[in-house]
Amino acid sequence: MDVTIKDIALATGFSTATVSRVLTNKEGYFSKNTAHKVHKVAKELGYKKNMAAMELVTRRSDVIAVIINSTKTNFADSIVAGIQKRASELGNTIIILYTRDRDEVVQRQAIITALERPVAGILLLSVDIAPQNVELLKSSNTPFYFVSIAFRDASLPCISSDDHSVGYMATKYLLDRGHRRIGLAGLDLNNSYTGQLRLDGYRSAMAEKEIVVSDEWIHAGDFSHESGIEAMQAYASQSPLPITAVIAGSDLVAIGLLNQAQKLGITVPEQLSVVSIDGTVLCDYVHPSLTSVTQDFYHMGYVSLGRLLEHDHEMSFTSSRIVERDSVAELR
Amino acid sequence: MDVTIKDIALATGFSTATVSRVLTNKEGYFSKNTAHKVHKVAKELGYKKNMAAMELVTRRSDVIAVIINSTKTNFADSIVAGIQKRASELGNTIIILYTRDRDEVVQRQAIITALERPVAGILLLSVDIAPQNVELLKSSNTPFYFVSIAFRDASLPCISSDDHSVGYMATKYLLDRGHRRIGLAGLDLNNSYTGQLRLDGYRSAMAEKEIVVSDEWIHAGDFSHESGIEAMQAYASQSPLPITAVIAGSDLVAIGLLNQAQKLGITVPEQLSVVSIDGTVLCDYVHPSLTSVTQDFYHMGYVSLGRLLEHDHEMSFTSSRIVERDSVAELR
DNA sequence: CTGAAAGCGCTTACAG
DNA sequence: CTGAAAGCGCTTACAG
Repeated sequence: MDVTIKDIALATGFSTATVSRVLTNKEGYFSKNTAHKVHKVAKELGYKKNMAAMELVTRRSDVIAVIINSTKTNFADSIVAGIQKRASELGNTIIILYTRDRDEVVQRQAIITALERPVAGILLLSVDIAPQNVELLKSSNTPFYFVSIAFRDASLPCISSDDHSVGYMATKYLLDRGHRRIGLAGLDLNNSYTGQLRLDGYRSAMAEKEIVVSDEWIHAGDFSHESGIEAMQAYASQSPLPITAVIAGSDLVAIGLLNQAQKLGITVPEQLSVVSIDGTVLCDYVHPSLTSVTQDFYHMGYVSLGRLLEHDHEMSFTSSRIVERDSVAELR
Repeated sequence: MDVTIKDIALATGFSTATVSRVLTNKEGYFSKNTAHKVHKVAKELGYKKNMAAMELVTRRSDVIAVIINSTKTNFADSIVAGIQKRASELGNTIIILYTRDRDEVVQRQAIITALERPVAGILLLSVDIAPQNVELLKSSNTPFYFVSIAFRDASLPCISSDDHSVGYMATKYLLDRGHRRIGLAGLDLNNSYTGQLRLDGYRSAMAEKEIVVSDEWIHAGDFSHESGIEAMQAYASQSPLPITAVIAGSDLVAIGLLNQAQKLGITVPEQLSVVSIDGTVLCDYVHPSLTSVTQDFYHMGYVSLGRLLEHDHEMSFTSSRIVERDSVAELR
């Protein structure tokens, strides 16, 4: 029922070859006049290209597969928005697939689904990939690129924030404002390289001031709101508080800290300063608004697509910066 | 380079026809033994189906195109998560395309991109579609279904909350707690049928109590945080406040109201009660937490995919309910 | 600048 | 239960 190039060929008197050349804009292979006629008839007939046929013969497409780790984060949107923006500029279509951390089978399934079509490339958002699946990816000859995650294995191309620097910046910011007993809450320290790097950054900054970090200052978690609540409960179990400031592993953690502090009658920033990591729009929505190390997620997504398509195998960082809001007090 | 069914045919000694039948599981067309051999070799060779070829010949696929209105909302995620969940149960892959409200050209572009492949169906999230594009959709013979939006034109299949009821419920809830001067803030009343319906629901509930609604109680907007701020500024320009309670057109509006009230020294809920519409996770994150008419976005997404695939052309509603939190005071 | 023809990898009546 | 063959809609060397 659908209109094909054969119909256009028939209607114009040209061969399908010529019609195809015009429609794919193979410069130099047709006259202006031919092109004009073909386009006119194509429009009249309501022609739509059959992508399946095109992908079959060219073995390539403009489809980008984006595999997203569906573990609760609130910044994946921004990254996807950035990817989407770049994709629309470049004429790419996006397929989205979801997977879960540490679930090798679901990960593999998502990758295979992506590879079943001739995708132009695969972007993996915050996907902490299993080693076997790295092999699958590498053997596919399809370009891939990790976004918002970094790996010890430097052969994996990725773009993320410099998480060591993120941890360092947050800590330094608080040190500069007179804080010495600084907590760190809600980071995943078991499974997450990101968490490790931020912790290292924190330790570096503390070491520069020759501060001995007490174990009770650090409460690991999983970057969730819940982790923030738990950490605050733990801190508040001592009176007075063991810390004067705390760095939250994510905005959600920061909000958990805030809500629990509120519940316990601890005032922020008067009794406890909070610096959040991420800096999503949530920081402006809560009270007090959260001073944060803000990551540039949108840009991360925007840039990643270009890198992927240029077969750039470098590992690279997007910048992050302190955005001052109302959750930090200066200690005199 | 990729393994094809021809390779499997060669390796097993069967024809490509038989291999194809096994791989597509055409029951009754092959013996158990044949199936076993084929599957074994397919696995050994690392065979991946070429979807482009399959889509070309069958003229169908398991791809669902989801077209999302990228206007700032914070609930599209939940809907997509629901769709995604159902899609993974049903074996569908999702393509995501973005468009904008009232931009007929971008809308059309997204629809055409979807129709360039033999998609199983098209889901349109909060897309207020232009009439010409409705024609395009209808003439495509591809099933489509609108999600989280309803239309005056009852011929458009859709699933959403019952927005008249949403407006009514929110108002009734406040009336039951003794409020009479009730504001309505941040709804889009010019372009949005949803906004109109909620306003009608509000008016119905007020009329039941024979309350004459004052114009100054209603501040239209565009469902954004900014709209909430503006509305609160307008209310606070009178002293005392003209209202004792306000219904926010969305969670973002509610948060805008909250933040601006805080800034102006108006306490919630003591001086002003707030009921939010949407009930996303944000309601728990802010202080005071927001009592809301909570929509079931996840379920909306989950259900929509089934409806789409069953060619259900009914217009239907998902339920919404009041979730009580801390932003409403009872008036004695 | 244009056309005839082969072929991409698969599915499916048709025949046995 | 299986195979030979046609065909899905397009692109692209090859030849002119």
